[in-house]
Amino acid sequence: MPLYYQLQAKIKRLVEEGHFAHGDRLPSERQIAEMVMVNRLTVRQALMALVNEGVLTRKRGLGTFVAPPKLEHGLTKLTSFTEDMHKRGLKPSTRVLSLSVQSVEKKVNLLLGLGAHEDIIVIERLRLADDKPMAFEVAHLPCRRFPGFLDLRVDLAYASLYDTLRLHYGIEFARASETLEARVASVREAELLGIQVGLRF
Amino acid sequence: MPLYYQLQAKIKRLVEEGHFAHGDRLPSERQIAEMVMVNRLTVRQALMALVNEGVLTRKRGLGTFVAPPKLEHGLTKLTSFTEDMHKRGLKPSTRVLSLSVQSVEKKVNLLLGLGAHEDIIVIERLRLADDKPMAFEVAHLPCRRFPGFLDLRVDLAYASLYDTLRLHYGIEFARASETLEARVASVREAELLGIQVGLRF
DNA sequence: GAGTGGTCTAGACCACTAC
DNA sequence: TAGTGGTCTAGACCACTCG
Repeated sequence: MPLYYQLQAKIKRLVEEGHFAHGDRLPSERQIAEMVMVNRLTVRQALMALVNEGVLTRKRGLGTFVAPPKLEHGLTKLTSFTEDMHKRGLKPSTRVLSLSVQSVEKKVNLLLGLGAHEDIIVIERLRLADDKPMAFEVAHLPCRRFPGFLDLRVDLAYASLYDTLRLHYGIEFARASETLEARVASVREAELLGIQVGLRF
Repeated sequence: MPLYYQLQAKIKRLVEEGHFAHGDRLPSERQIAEMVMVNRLTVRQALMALVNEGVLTRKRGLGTFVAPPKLEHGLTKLTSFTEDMHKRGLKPSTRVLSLSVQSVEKKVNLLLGLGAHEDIIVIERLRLADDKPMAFEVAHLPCRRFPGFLDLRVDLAYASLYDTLRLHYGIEFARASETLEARVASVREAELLGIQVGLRF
């Protein structure tokens, strides 16, 4: 087993076990080389591999740092975006793009088990982590179930939607059905998320 | 501009301009180093970067080779899988998994503009490039439109489906509507294509 | 056995960042 | 000015593939 690979695995384990917090600076290449009694290039090879893996980042003149943990969604627990990001050590924020009442939109109404002609509240929010756009959310609420929702004048940029529903309407979430959809980004979505429109091959 | 980067760009250009065919062997690291009058490690750095880009591949004891061109689908022209692969210098082959007549399958019938109770020929084929599974195709043909299709006993592992329809039924393809779908692989599809079932995070 | 890529060493200079 | 990562050199031994 190559030296650089052993070193790579060792450092990775240290990071994953939490010996370094996200953003922490590692010892310099030269220091590590001296500590482990190997050549600097060998250390470098290990560090480079971890940079490629996304475990570390490095900046010339500054040092090598533990990268923020990758974004993963467990698909098992029902957590709010805000909780999620906090757990990852990222600063979550929200931009409310629109908050409106719309009349019948058939498909959504069917999904919510409503009649054909009911009104719904549509909330469009852009979710950010450390000010980088992460997700574009659209929430649909039946007006009938949440009377006076708009009059509450809750600022959904700061208040949790889950919390608001619980506080004002006594809603407790027991189950949730999450839907994942992989599709091509529309122009608007791409602009919001800062990604590329369409298919990448 | 770093030496290794200049070298990397130079080699990449040579490959892209067709000075090397796909599969060709490049000069060895030591040879290149001598030719360009730089250290072997510098050459190595350039080659490694190109391997990461997918331009080259390398095998210990053998040498460095031009990688097969990346698979891209233009989404513009109507070409058969066989033509596609030939153009890429890959050896296309086909394995016919099943060839059957099935009765009403509603959704497909609707797509083909058929009545509710018509029979269809279902052809399932696994497409390979250089013996590596590339695609899983299911073709549906209305029996009414192609009478005696099964009696033709055409071996679709070797004959083009497009050609067969043209030859025996005088069909000329003018337009096609291609549907791309991104979704999670089923167990069966995953086995056929040699990929992982389900979502990867 | 000859040639290939894979690993490793000991040393050097550079560009960049902080203090 | 001191320390960092980024680049480069000249050499060495290894594991692997081929004829």
